[in-house]
This record gives sequence, structure tokens and C-alpha cells, in this order.
Amino acid sequence: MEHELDIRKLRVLAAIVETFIQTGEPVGSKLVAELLGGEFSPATVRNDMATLFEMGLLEQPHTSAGRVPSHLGYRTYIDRMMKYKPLTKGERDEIEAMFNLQDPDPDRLLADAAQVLADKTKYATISTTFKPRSNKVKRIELIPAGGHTVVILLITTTGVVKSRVCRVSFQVTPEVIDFFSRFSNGRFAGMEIADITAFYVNSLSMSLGEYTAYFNQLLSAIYDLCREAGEGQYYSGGASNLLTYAEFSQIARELFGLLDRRETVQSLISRDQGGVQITIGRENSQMELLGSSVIISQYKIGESGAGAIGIIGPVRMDYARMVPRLEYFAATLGRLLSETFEET
Amino acid sequence: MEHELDIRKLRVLAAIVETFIQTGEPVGSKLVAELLGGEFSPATVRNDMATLFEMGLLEQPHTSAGRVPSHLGYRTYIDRMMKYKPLTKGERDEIEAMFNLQDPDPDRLLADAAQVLADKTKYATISTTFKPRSNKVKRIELIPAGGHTVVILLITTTGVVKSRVCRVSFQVTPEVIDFFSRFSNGRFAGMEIADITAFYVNSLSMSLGEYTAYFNQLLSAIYDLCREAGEGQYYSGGASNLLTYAEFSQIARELFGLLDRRETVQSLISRDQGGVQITIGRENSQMELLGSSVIISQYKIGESGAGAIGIIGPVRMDYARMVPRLEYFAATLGRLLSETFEET
DNA sequence: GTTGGCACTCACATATATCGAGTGCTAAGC
DNA sequence: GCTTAGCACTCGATATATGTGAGTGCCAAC
Repeated sequence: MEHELDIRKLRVLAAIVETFIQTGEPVGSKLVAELLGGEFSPATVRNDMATLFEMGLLEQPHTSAGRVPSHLGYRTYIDRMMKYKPLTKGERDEIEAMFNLQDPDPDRLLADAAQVLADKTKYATISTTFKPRSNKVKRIELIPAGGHTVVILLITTTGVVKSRVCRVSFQVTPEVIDFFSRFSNGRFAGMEIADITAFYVNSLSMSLGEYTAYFNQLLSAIYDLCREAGEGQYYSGGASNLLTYAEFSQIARELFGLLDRRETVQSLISRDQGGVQITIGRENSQMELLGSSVIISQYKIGESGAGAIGIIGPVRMDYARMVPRLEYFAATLGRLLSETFEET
Repeated sequence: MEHELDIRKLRVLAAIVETFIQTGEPVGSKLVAELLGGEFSPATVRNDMATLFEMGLLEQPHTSAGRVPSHLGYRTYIDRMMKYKPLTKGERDEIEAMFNLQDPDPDRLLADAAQVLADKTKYATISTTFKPRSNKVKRIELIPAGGHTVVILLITTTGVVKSRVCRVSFQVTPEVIDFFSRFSNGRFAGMEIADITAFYVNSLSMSLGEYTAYFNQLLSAIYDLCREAGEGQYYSGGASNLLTYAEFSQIARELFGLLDRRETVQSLISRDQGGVQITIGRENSQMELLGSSVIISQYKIGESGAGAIGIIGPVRMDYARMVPRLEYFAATLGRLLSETFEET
């Protein structure tokens, strides 16, 4: 009962996958025979298709329709037969050009990257940074912005900058700002972000004695900023592109919800697996993605993986095109970020 | 050929609108007669419905179906018959509670407001601030964040704070930061944001003579920040909620695109018209919104209109519920923002 | 001006027939 | 033993016919 995948069967599979990716219609034996250059008759192809079907690589929507690749069929095709379609010079230039127009602020660069990639690919995209293994408070700046308003700026050792406007109950004067600036830098600078717990901040607040009430808003704002800086960044773009694909009209809502949940999306990304990672339909652990494929490419800042950018689309996706393009995109993004971050 | 809208006809219209809003099904004469308390027979109602139809207030999907309000029918209902459904104490508390959990940073508050409102109403939402009539640079702060990285902070007289990370080609030292800080504050502080043109920034750059190349990145970052601060803020939320409504499945993509275009959305909002503004279907100038209704409520900071928050949903929306709730929501938002902004 | 009566309309649902792309299988050919 | 031609069969898609009922429009009576 064991079947072997000889070359011809793999070619049949490849022909079916590639045709189906393009047309979305079940593929019949006659067409496959033609695609194979007429070397074999449709009947032969039918025999092979029957074998591939028994092996679980093909599915038939109904008895008298052509065959459609199963998710396992895509996987086999990708692992054993797929030829990447290399980028043309024009495409490379196009990707570079997109970035050139973008903002050099790293935070925005990442947000723009998701957007630009979505516009180009017409799929939904995500971009994230990894949660850094070590991330310490470098400095806290307080900038008076009004009689009762202070801007707090948190700078971490990984180069993340977070700010927020904070209203305080006291009159803002250089003296009080100076005092609190010394105080907070004294207590926070050099600390691991992860160690700045609500408990710790609370105990600091207590230690201020009679001034506790004054500085509570500021301390709690610092705490919030640490939470923000501690998590990786996350952006998504082009969700509405998915509406183009009929297969999504039913679960679009769920999928959109998924894209809004950073933790869920970040769990998609295996940090260990460098390079490009393709997850097809059922291979996804998230319910919402059972009918989708996810391609994720890590990017590096300097030598180490710093984050990932990916696209989410229908299982019927042109992997051979998308993979090298995403890879190039991630490499370009990494290069730009490296320029900002190196030796900071 | 001129018809008058007597009380009974208006009641018939109201019954049809209200029933249709709830059920989404065409409403027949028999049901309307019942809703009117059996005071009149279905035949009478049919006569009235025929009149309302001739006046363009009702439509019939096909000959033998019930009637459906036309967009003009909604308008007439809203203007002449609608009774607002007041908020219960519980609902008011609920809205307050949502805000209490939110971030007091005004920028985020507005973003969160769109999100929270979307979650509560299950419609798509937008929140914006008006482009201020006068908005001057209050101060520019430069904070060293690394050997070649500077954080630039722009604070305007309207309380808007924008920051960005900027990589520079020179080694960051206190002296050079101090120099550029004096320089930029000297040239920008007090200026109208609108007057900070690319041309002006360029001429400043020139005036730096041999240092032009050094500070170009910083100047161009300041220019970008001014552009950001000059436009009003804009956020949207809950776009995917629209997928719930069958009538949107076709144009969802266009609608999503619209929500991403800040200028288009801001053009929806008439600044002059305070309070609540309802735009029904064809009354909208945007193509994409021909099948949608938009309810927008302004909020005030102190005494003057500062921005608007609104919901976008199907024409078949429960206006009587939504309007007072949106109004209360906007008032609460305005109150919170006033707390942060007053006397700054 | 209002109402009961009644024929008429038309979307929707159900049943039936037809068509054809594509299969599975068998037997013949290399 | 692998390949191929031939052919009956399957089954979704499409088209056509028929029935049902909610709701209308209109007329004559009140």
C-alpha cells in the first residue's frame, strides 16, 4: 500500500498546484497532460492523480470535478518542487524606492513597512520586533509642556523611545521637574524593563512620603511607558486586501480580529527559525488561520534577528513569487534599521 | 398633485422606519396597522403608504413586497418624528468607566476613543481633531539617545506633542546638541506651524553654511514633525464591524479604503455645524458612503469645538439610540481632554 | 375619509430535466 | 509492468416548470 513519489508524480503535483494557484479552478487530467508537454496521455496522468489522491496530496471537490491540492500537497510542492521566481532588477529597485520615501524613525519605519508591503502584495501584512532579551532603561526625560503638563520620554538600551503627555496636579516649575528627573533616573536608569513591576513602582511611590500624591501620575505614566517599551512593536496593514479573496468573505471578521491581537500574531512567529517560514492552512495553530497561509521572514539588525515581517493570504498564494520578494523586503528593512541602530 | 403629510401619515412613516431598522425586512400594511394600535385598517394604511411612496419617502423592493423607507424617508423621520431614547444611568456609567480605563495621554485618548466606541456600538468609528486655526511652535527639545541618535520633540501651543527618532551623521555631544537646540528654538519657536514651509527650512539650512550637511537630517525631521502636528489627529476603529452588515459585503473594500484616508474623512465633518450631524446615504458626497449613514458629534475643549467623533454604519441604523449615546460619549471625551488642556 | 373584499403580482422555494467536464475502470498495446 | 484508448458513470451547474403566500392596488360600500 506504500506509494512512491516518482518524478512524474511530482511533476503532476507541481502542475496542479501551479495551475490552481493561478486559476483557482480544479485541474483536470487533460490539462495536466498538456502542461507536461504531451509526454503522457491524460489516462496516465489520471492514474498518477489517483495515487496522489490516496497519499493525501490532492483533494476532489466532488466526484466529477478536477483535482485540487490539499494543504499537504502544497507543503510537498513547496518542499520538493518549488522554483523561486527571482526578482528582476526593476522589482528590487521598486522595493528600495518604497523605503526611500519612508520615514527614518524606526518605529514609523516598521509601521510603514507593513503598509507598503500590503500595498505591494495585496495581502494582509504584519510587522513586529522581537521582545528583546534584555532591555534596560537608559534614561527618562521630563519636558515641561504647560503649567500642569509634562511630557515624559523613556529611552531604552535597545533604542526604543516612548513618550506620553502627562497632566500633573502641581504647578510645573524647573525645580520640581529637576527633582523628579533626578529621582526617577536614579531609581529607574539601568533597570531591566521587565523588573519594573507595578509593585516596584508602588514602593517607590511610597518612599516619596508626603509627595506621593504629587508624583503618582508621573510614576504611573512611567510604568505604562515601560510596559509599552517592553513589548515588541507590532503593526499590521492591508487587512482589507483579504476581502478581495472570495474564500475569506465568511471569516473576514475573525481574521481582522486576529490581526488586532498582537500576542496572537506574535505567537505565529518562531523566533528560532531564521529566514523564511511558510505555514499552510491547517498547519496553523490558530483557528482563524485554518484557511490561510502565512509567510514570515525575519530581518536582522546587524547580525542578530531583530524582528519579523510577514504576509497573510489565501492558501492559494503564489509562494514562488512571494517568498523571494518578502525575503528581499525583509533584508532591505533590516539594512535600514541597522543604519539607525548600529552602535547606539 | 401636492400631498400633505398629516399626522397619521407621519405615524405610518415612523412605524415603517422603526420596524425596518429593527428587522431589516420590508414592512407590510397589516403590521403597520397593528403598530398603530388598530386604530385604522390595513387598507387605510395602504392608502397612506401609496401617498408616502409618491412623495418619495418609501420604496418597494418589488411590487408584492412591503415598503422600505427611502433615504428621504429616514431624513423626514429623523427631522420630524424621532424621539431620542435617553441613556439609562447604567449606560452613562458604562461610558464613564470605559474612559477611566483609558490612557490620559490626549493623543492615545483619542485613538482609544475610536476603538472603545467601535467596540460598544459595533459600527465603524472615526475620531479627529480639527486643524487648529492657530498653532505655533512652543518649543523644540533635542534629547541625545545614542552616539548618533537624537530624539526630537516638538511641542505646540495647542498642546500637541510629536516626537521622532533621528539618526545624525555626527557624534552626538552635549555641545552640539546645545548649539542646535538654541539654533532651532531661535528660528522656530513662536512660528505658525503653517508658515514652516519646505522653503523656509531650506533657507535655514543654507544659513548654516558649512554645517548644513550636519544638521540637514534634523531640520528635515523638524519639518516632518511640523507637518504632522499641523494636521489634525485622525483615528478610526472597528472597520471590521461593518462586515457584520450584509449590505456592506460588496463595498467593504472601498469603505475600508475610505477610512484610511484622513483627508476624505475630515471632509465629512462640517466644522461649523456644532452638536450632532446626521448624514444619510445619498446625502453623503463620497461615493463609498452612498449606502451608509454617518453620525458625527463634535466635542469641545473648554468652550470651543476641538474635534469630532463619529460612527459610520448602515443606513438602517438605530438613530434614536445612537445619537444621544454618541453625544454623551463626545461630551465625556471633551471633558477629559479639557482637564488635560485647560490653561496649558 | 375609511373599510372590506378580491384579483393580481412576484420573489422564493421546490421539483424535474438536461448537459458536460472529468473520473474510474477495463482491456489492449508496447 | 507501465501506458493508453475507450466508455460508462457521476454529479454539480444550469435551465425550465410549478406552487405558495405575503402584500399590493383598486373598487364599491359604508
